[in-house]
Amino acid sequence: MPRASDPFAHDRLLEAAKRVFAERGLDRAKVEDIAQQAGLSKGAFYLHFESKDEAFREVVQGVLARLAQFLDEDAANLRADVTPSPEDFLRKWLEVDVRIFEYVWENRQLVRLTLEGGRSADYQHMVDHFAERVQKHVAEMLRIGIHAGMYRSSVHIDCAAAFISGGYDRFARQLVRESVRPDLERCVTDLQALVVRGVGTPDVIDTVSELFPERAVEVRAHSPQGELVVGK
Amino acid sequence: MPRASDPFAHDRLLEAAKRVFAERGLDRAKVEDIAQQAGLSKGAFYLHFESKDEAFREVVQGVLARLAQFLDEDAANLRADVTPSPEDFLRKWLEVDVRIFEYVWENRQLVRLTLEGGRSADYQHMVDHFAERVQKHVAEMLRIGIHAGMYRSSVHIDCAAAFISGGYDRFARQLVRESVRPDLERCVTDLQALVVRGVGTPDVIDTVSELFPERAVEVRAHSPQGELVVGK
Amino acid sequence: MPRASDPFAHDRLLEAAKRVFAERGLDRAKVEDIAQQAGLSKGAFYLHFESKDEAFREVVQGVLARLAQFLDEDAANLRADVTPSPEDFLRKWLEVDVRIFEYVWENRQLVRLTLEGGRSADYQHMVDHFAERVQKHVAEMLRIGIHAGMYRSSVHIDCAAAFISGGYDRFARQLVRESVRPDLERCVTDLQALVVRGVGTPDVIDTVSELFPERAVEVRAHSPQGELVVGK
Amino acid sequence: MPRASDPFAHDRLLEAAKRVFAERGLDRAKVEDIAQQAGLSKGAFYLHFESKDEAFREVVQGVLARLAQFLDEDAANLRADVTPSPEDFLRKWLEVDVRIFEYVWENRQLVRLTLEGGRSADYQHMVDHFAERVQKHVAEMLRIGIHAGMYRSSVHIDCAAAFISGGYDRFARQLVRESVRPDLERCVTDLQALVVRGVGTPDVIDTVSELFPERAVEVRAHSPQGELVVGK
DNA sequence: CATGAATGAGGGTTCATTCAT
DNA sequence: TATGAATGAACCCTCATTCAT
Repeated sequence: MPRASDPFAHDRLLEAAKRVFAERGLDRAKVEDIAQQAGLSKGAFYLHFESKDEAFREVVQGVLARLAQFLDEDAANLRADVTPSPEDFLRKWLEVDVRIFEYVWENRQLVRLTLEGGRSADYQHMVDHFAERVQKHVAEMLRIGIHAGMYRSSVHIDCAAAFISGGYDRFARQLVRESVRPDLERCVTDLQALVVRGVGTPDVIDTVSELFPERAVEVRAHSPQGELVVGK
Repeated sequence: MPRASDPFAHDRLLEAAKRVFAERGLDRAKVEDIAQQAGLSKGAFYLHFESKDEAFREVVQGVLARLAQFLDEDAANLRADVTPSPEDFLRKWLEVDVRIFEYVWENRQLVRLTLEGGRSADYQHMVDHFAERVQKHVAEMLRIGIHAGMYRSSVHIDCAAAFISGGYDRFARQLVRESVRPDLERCVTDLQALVVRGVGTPDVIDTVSELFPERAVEVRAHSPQGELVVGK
Repeated sequence: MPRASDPFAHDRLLEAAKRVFAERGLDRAKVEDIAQQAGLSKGAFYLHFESKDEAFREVVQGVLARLAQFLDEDAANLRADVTPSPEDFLRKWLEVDVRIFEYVWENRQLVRLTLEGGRSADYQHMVDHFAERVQKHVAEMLRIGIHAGMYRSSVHIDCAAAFISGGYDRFARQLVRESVRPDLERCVTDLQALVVRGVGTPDVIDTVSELFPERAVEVRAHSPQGELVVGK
Repeated sequence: MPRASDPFAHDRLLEAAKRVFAERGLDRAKVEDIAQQAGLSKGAFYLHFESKDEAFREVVQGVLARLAQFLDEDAANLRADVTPSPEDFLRKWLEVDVRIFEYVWENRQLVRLTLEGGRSADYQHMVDHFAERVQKHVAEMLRIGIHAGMYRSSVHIDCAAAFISGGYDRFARQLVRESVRPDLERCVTDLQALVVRGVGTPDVIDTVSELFPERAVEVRAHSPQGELVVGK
């Protein structure tokens, strides 16, 4: 028995797909279950998606696109004010990061699915591709920082970008597995401090150290960890 | 064409299962492939294993059992010498850890499969259960350390155990994804230093600081990372 | 978005159905494609046809009805002039046949579909039924010819009718597969000559042989046949 | 419940596939039905065939391969005796043809399926390919005949080959639709006579005309059957 | 013990048909 | 009338598991 046309069918299917994929992974997710959770029939699923794989891609790419959008906004911010004061620079950066990780936290099931490649064999490349994307963004950010005189010009951009993006990646991977919400602003501030102390000029570090004062001596300490990070 | 009885059939099947599961995850692994890689038939597989799931459990529990065994050996060590000198204590601990992480490195495909729950939906509990096991071990270790006067009695055992076991867990998860072997001894020493400085008495820290001298300033530096760990 | 009522919807759907059925056969034709080619929706299709099968029957029976109509006209012609001169008789016959095979040629995709039973399993009976119809018509024609003294009274009507109708059937089956239009009048004249020589009285054969004189030798020559073959 | 190993399973499946495909065409044939008719399960079908399509190809190519084999034998015959007497030449040819069309008759359901492209859209090319094969064979045969002085050297080989192979094709298409067995030897003799009279030198025609003498008068008599049959 | 053909439940996908709008 | 989203039966194919040999 057919049902009335439903303008939200696609959304409902997508939401159901998110839930089912997040819970069971690509392979164990059944189209039947997705459809049923959306209150529709299996056939209806195929009105809205080419295939189970395509729905999966849509779900995962939705996540990646949202994350990429945050990066774009960040880049736009940086470009809009080419010589920001260090304080402004850090504040904006912090805002973006908090928003990103709030999104990650709110959608942790889905982001976790994404970061784990759908718990299947075929989609790791999506994650890898996004990781590259992040690394390029970080490199760009570093270039801007150097150009603005905030970062040391001796910084090896590619190496530092790998390190920094790897650090954020790992933070995200951990976050999606948490069951209680960490203090994101503080965590992100820590990450930021790490980066700033790692690549900032002494002047800038002096200028901004009050923003994260108790971390003053920590930065260099991290290098042993850092090796592993970079290795990743 | 039956083969001659093969006393190693079980082992060969298990090794093949490890490879296939590690490569494809539980769901995408085919019994056929496992049997073939073992040079046996599907039928033979079922002579040695109840089911694919059971083989998977055996593989994963083999890993977990091996890891647990390291912990048991560690515990036995600690109990054998209830009041070791701090140096001995640290040395033994280091040895155990190096052996553990060497095992993890050597079997990283398999350990990774395990830590990722078989890339399937149904076996996360095994990993969670093992994590509890580790945490209890760490707690026990802390108790011993406090009792021996090496750790501050003000340490909140459960909290610190969560932090420490989480730290090791994360280190392992990262290690299994590396493609070049990190300097395990150094990494483990870092972790140890972190723990000792975190929970040790000032006396002990003074006594042992020469064992990881260049880390002298690092300890506090790690806390930002640490916080995240605890959040886990 | 309903469209304005379309008085030609049925026709458009039928034409689309002809195209789609002719191209893909009954089984592989999709109602969706038919509707789309008609510029209508699937729903509209079901306003005009009970089912896909029914549309198929309508298409095929349209062809068969058209062909039957030719036969009826022929019969009417024959009855209108019960004692025609042999020349008139042959001329009218030829005209009918040319019209028939021109129709067959013009609609060869459709006629081919029909003769091939829709490239499906369930509609051979339609074709068989029509073949019977043709055979009866030929028998009737033979009876008239015999009654008019043009055909030998010794002709075994049923046998000859089977033969003749079979011959035309086969000619049609070949024609619908040609890609260049053969000289239909000539082909049909050949068929006619064949029949006339087969069943005609010596007198009539003498009388009309000038209507297809060159066939006398050509039959053996193979050229008339040849054209069709070569066309293939 | 599994059954005992059956060494004839493949054959039984293939025979069942022949029956089911012949009866219902590729599209309407169900793997389930094939398996059931072979007394096996659906799964067993896939132990022996990649897919339904592949089984269909095997069936059809079996037919085409058998037919091609007849042609090869014929060619071998011709090559073995490069200057046969016309009588021998015709006799051998006749023998081959009779065997071919006996095969066609015995397997008419299957051959019909084949000639009709599986009553599906995708396999016409197989038939077309085989038709080319036949035409080349005929051309080769003509070359030998001309070389042996039996056929007029003015014969346009390609054109005649098209004609002759088309004639045989049409005869086959008709044969597979008959319900009572025609006198194959006679039919084939008719075809042969047609060809010989079409392309033979006057000498040869004189020499061999006694091999099919009664055709001389039959043409006009009831030859219409014959001619059409042959022509087809 | 070992084999591997056989089984059959399971799930992805298609598409004729329905019906609320 | 017209629409097209929705339905659900069908059917292809996979693969874990069984069992006669």
